[in-house]
Amino acid sequence: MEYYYKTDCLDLRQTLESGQCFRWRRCEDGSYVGISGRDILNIRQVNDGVILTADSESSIQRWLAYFDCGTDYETIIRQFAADETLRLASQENRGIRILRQEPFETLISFIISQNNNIPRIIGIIERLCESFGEKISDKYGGMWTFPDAKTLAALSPEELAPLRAGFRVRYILDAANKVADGRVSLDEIYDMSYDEGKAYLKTITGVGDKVADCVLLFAYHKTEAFPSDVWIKRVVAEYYSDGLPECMGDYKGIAQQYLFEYFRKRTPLKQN
DNA sequence: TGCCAGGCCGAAA
DNA sequence: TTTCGGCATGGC
Repeated sequence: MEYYYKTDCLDLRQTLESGQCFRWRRCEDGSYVGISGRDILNIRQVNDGVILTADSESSIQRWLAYFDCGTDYETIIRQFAADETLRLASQENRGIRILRQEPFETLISFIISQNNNIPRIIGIIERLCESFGEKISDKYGGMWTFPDAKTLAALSPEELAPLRAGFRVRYILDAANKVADGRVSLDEIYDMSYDEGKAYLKTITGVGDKVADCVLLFAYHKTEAFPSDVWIKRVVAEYYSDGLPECMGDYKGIAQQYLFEYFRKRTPLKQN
């Protein structure tokens, strides 16, 4: 079924190719195909919004939550005009949204991302899903679920070797084992503060400040108390100190998202 | 060939 | 507490 979502604050390229997610593919017709849990979505941009195509009404609802459609971006961006930094940020990338991704997939994905580049990150995750996930559709060249923690925890380093993830295999297995046996409950993080969630995630080998921050932002919408000296803040500072340098490349989107989320929480919505 | 990538670990100082 | 070498792999 199709669902039309009207908004001028959701740009698919800006959002899905910004580096916060790794499993979306652009089709020849310009639409995007993605999977989250067992839900498959085709989404395409239209003049004043997007059109979602999924199997069921319940799936559509889950995708709307994934795209953070419960947040009034139009109003927030309008309010950003009062702040020069925010005005610039929202002017340049007003279509960026911070997705609400599945925590385990986000955790493993950003463990894989460390000391790595985006094309290779995507390749490793693709091999992970095709090797150990479940194929739930033949469409779009095949769609595989992201393997769950128990499945990954049962694997040996040798079995994960074909992923060519290198030293990160040890980290993937530690995360999978801790989630599978309950030493880490990803559900509990929803109720934690940023600081609690960060300390909790860092009990996993291979999760440091940066990986924890990405998981907390892209799965839980939790940001740190401003300011911080982790890498992403340095990016934001550089990004906005002397205009908007082109050289920031892939960092631009993530910096934008981070700043956006931070100020969104500080800017109370006006009551009608 | 050498360097680097969306870090982190662990040992040494 | 801070610093720094090492780490798998692949693209440039």
